[in-house]
Amino acid sequence: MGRAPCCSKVGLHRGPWAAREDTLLINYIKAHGEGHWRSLPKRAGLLRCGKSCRLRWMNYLRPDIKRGNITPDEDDLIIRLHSLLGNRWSLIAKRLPGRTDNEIKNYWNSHLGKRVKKSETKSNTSKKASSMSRKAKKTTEKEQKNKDKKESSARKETTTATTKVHQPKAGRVSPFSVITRSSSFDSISGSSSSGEGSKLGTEVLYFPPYWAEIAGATNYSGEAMVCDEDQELLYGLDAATFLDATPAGDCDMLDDIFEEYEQLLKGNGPDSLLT
DNA sequence: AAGCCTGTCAACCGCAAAGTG
DNA sequence: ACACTTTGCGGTTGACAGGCT
Repeated sequence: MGRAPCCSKVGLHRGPWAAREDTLLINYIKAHGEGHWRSLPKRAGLLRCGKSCRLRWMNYLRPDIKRGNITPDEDDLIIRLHSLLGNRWSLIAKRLPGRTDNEIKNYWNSHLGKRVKKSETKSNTSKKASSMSRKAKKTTEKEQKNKDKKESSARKETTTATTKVHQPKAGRVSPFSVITRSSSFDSISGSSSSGEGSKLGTEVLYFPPYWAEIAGATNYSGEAMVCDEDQELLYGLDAATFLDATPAGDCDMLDDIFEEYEQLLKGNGPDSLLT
């Protein structure tokens, strides 16, 4: 069972959030804004650790969260971005408005990962697999799972910087790229808990104003940031930063961005991102 | 019908970067 | 420059629902 708690959590609630806790958290953030997660639970009257509050807010309570029903477009984009970025879920999530890294990660692990793996191995093992009984298949899958686990932990120990782009690594992205989605509740209505904890009654899609600002080729301080003449600037950025710096939203635009980015990754010469 | 197995997903964890004094 | 705190990240766990034997 689980690991030891990271901090003293004696007397604190754990596990699924109750509707009342959600309400307390929402009301507090509505009144005081995000941040100061460590002290937030105490001030909000919650018996939770700050980390837990932050996670709950970021992944489920935020007003701009879009949950469930991942569209084929999003599906496709996730696969493509994953092929470029690896398990950098937060970066992938930033390309999908309203989606969270946790949701994408779960979706990948339960749907896409398998699908991708399947299609990769289909050509190699289709004959073998088709002749297997269901039971045998299950056993094999289980063994494969264990094998994967072992391999991944072994990889953990031995991996170095050989694969730069695909190497998953927990860490923040560059400051200029940070897009906080907290914004405000000002333009929201009806974003209240529907009495069933995580399931908010209405699906609220909220695009903060700064997205439009970014889409208009400006950065946070309003300075011109990305334009044709400034490609040099983009080419100097690393892969993650490039994606981070470009707006999410429109599908065609995303495709363009993706292709451009792909070219960057494949590119040769001093500017190549893989060198 | 009952028990087992598997898939899904919310929540937890430790780690590391960024921020602060 | 350093130590400490805060925040954000990806990996992992465990409860639960539903399907299968």
